[in-house]
Amino acid sequence: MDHKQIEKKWSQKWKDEGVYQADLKKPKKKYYNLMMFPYPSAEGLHVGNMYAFTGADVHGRFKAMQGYEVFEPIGLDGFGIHSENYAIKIGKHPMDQAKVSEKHFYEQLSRIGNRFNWDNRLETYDPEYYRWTQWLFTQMFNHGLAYRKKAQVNWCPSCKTVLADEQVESGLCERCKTAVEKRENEQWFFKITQYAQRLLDNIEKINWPEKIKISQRNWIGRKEGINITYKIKDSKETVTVFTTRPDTNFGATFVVLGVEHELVAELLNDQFSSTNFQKKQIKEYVEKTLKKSDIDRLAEGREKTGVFTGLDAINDLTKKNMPIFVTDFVLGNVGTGAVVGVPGHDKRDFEFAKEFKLEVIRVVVGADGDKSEITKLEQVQENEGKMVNSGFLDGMEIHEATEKIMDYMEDQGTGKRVVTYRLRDWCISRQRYWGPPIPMIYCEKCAKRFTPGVKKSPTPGVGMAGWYPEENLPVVLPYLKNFKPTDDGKPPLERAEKSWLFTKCPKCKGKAKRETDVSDTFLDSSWYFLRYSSIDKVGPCHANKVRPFGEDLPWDTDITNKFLPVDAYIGGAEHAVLHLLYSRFVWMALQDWGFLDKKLGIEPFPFLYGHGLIIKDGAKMSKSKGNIVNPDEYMDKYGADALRLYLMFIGPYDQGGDFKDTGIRGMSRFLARVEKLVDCITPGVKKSPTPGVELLARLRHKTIKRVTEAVEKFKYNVAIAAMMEFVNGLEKMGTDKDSIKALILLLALFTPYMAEEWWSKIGEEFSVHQQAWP
RNA sequence: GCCAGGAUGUUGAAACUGGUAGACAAGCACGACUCAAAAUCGUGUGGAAGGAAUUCCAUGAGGGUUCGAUUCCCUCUCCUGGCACCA
Repeated sequence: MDHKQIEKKWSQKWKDEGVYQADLKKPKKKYYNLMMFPYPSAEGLHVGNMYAFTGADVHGRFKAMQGYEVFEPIGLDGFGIHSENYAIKIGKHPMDQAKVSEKHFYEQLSRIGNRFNWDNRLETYDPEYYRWTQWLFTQMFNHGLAYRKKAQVNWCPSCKTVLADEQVESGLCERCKTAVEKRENEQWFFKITQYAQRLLDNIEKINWPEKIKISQRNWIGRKEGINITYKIKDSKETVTVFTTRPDTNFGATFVVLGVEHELVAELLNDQFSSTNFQKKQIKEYVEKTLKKSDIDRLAEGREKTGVFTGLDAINDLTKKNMPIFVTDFVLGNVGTGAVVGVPGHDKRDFEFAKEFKLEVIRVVVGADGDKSEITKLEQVQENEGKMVNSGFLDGMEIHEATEKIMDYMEDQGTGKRVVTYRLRDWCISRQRYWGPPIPMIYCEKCAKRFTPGVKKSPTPGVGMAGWYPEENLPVVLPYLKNFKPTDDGKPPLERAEKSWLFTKCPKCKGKAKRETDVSDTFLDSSWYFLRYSSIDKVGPCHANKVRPFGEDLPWDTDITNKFLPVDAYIGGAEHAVLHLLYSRFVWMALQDWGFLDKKLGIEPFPFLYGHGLIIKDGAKMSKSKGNIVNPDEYMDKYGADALRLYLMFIGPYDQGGDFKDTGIRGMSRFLARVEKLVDCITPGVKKSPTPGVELLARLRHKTIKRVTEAVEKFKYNVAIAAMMEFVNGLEKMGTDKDSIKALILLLALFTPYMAEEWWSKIGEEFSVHQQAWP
């Protein structure tokens, strides 16, 4: 039999007998072995996906042989821009294309030989799944974590969609590399910032790669500092700035506002006595800046521009006037949107001061001992040092001075210690077609009746004027003939049939309109691991109620309490700040609402393993580069086992590597040699020579030990090398049945098909998947 | 600019808490089998010198600790990834 027949025979048998189907009701020792599900376009899996899944499966098989009830589900993250764009490209409707893709993907996935729990698969575009994604949205709303606001958002003119901050890479769309523009739009947001501190604190308590933990810490970006409020000269108004370096405040000589700052709007509204000329200048500058995309700003480099407002802030420490400017280098959504300029000790401030001929005062002397006036950029001193020209702070180290001045400012009432985060709220809205409709209904009548302050809601956001969650889920995504996005950025669902677009208001029963945005794909994937173990075990849902614990949830509480959290989550490190942060947030929220038992632990993925990336010719595999390697042809030629073995042999699993197909023949050769050894002891076949039994046993035990240690550390390449040495030894010394049995069991992690075949060949009755680790 | 990770033969790589560097493969060369080729099997394979045993030099560069360093410490170079006008 050739490998194709063998693969067919065993995968059929595994499926028919459900041998890998975990007992979810009464697990002995459970092990939830999860791999990040693929985000497919119709081109199918590439070798990189196969690498990821194989490595994760080796881990699962190892745990299973150690006696765990391993649950290893798979599904498709099929909603989203990726699939939609592909459908547009090939001129098909995403809903039709999804069925084609699904079939192809599952075929490929079943070929690679993983011990998947096929009965528990899910697809995010299945209404049975996304009804619960929508439910999650309504719960966010009901608990005050979803809100809508007009916001400046990142707009990709090529994908014609809004992007989350996380999806913008230095001003470019992460998907198509087009320069991202800014647009004002009404958007739905989730208050992930409310969880910033917990998301940060819990990082210390999880077993994740240091690299990913650091990314998350940086992304959350906690900063301790102080908000300083300055009086504005000849006015009752004040301006508040955020700074982490109040120690240098004796050297503060100006204040800069971002263009979004409220003071700027007030200036233009004649609330100050600025001249008309100034107002005109400010207006022009603000308009010009708002039009600029991030990439324009980056292209301009550090060139500082701005406009004087005609106002002065008063530095309480020095009693000096600090002119207030509007500038584009201050970001509206960082800190208070206003910054105090200390040109001697901040490079940007120095550049700005030079441009506008503002005073530069040295207040810190650093390690180089330079006490002279600061006239060059290189002299700007941003590091450790001792205070000078700073009144009561003189002579102190900067850290001591920071504490002292903060105490002082709080005493004086001019400052207040604050903690800020870089993390922003999660923008959920997408003006696209291929996603779950956001299950909200807007009633104009109710909105008009709503008087702010009268109907006080327990949590902010709840009771937003006129908005109600849909009561009966799912809100099924209608089949739109023309689903394509347009340049005006209007959601495609605006073009849906009136019967879909308009519905009854849940409150006043009047005519109301549906939300036409769909949700971000990352919402689909933020909770899927909770769904797998409960597929087909839960009933319909109604969204507009906060349900008592355990009733009508997206999951079966019993099973979930037994199988969650995820014991090993295996995936690519590229999801370090997107998916992996959102999932943690959703888990925490669900626990806070009482939907998830506290005993499941504070994190969904206590252990995360980040595998490496398979590249081709030094570059990431991508359609645009045309360097996709399709695993099918290799599986056809050498068999799934040989490919699995080869991929795992390239290097340590966390390292990835460059795919070259020369090495794969070596794996075929190796498998053929094992086959020969197996034949030596197959009943009825020629007798093997009699080897030194003791010597063999020693070699065997050494090999088992080496393989075990290597597999535990995910060093699959070393494990395979050890098995190869073992085979070399057996060929030289001759072999016995115990050694062959051990070899097959070790190999079963990597070559599940051949292992089954050999196991039956040597006359063992039970199949390999039931055997214990040797 | 900041943070993290890395650099070992022709190539992928190995080396446990400091102890024979290069396991295991790939490639290449030669040989066996064959009319021939493929496949398979055998031998060799870091560099230099030598017929050989052997000797010297080699883990990005330089320095240090040590009886002994790929491994620990310092400086530098180059790659790879993340963040970036973040106050």
